[in-house]
Amino acid sequence: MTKVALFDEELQDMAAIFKVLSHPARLAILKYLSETKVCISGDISDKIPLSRTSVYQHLVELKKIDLIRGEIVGVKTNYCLNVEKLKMLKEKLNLFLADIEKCNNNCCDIKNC
Amino acid sequence: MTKVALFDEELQDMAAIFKVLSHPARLAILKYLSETKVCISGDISDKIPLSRTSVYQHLVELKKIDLIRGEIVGVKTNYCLNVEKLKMLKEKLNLFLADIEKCNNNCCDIKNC
DNA sequence: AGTATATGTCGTAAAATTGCGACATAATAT
DNA sequence: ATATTATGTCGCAATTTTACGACATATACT
Repeated sequence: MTKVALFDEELQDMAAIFKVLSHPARLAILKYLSETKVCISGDISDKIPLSRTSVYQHLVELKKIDLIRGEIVGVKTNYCLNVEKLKMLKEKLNLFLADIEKCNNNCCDIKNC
Repeated sequence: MTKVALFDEELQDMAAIFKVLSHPARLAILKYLSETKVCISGDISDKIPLSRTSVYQHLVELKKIDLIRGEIVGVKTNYCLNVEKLKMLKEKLNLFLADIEKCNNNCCDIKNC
């Protein structure tokens, strides 16, 4: 039923990135990983108001676009940010939004149009 | 069932912005509005592979966060970007992501961690 | 070997999003 | 006044997302 596939790949691509970032739990995970000095394993679940399973699913979403990585160490898994990827995404979003910003509309009486 | 409300307001806020940007139709609308010299009304529907009603719903989403505005002129409505708002959002996203970028993790053997 | 702990996988219910047709409204044209 | 055109509103079906419990697996510990 979704018609997402009918749009330009660029738009699909950008939208997919925004989508991963569109849930507070995933943002909370990113923030937590950026704040802990060490790449803490799944006790992320303790820091977030969701069950372990739910947190795990969000981790999977973040891993899908390589925003985080997990290194298995014994029984535990150390998750950590892929800062390089994060920077790349930020740049990508910036370029995209900057491009839209170059608006030369002029018909509305709205101040900033 | 959603537990979104349990997260920090800042995170909810950021996630909500990302969510609006997480559908290619909405990005296509923004792009189209930025490209047309004039703020074209609802014939946006012709430029997008969705029914008029569906496009309208996406317009509503964009209006909710004041990213676009509609000026009624007779029977028509001229939609246009709120460039000022777009710039503000971009800045906001940037600050948020930049903050996360300041990662000082050091446990993983992953290069960019 | 047997147990405990940490992850990962699956199925499923609840909720939200997407997409659209049918109808309502409101301004213009004849 | 009536017809036309452009928007806006509602309700509904299909799909996707969210959230979690139950079970599987795999490593360490005694």
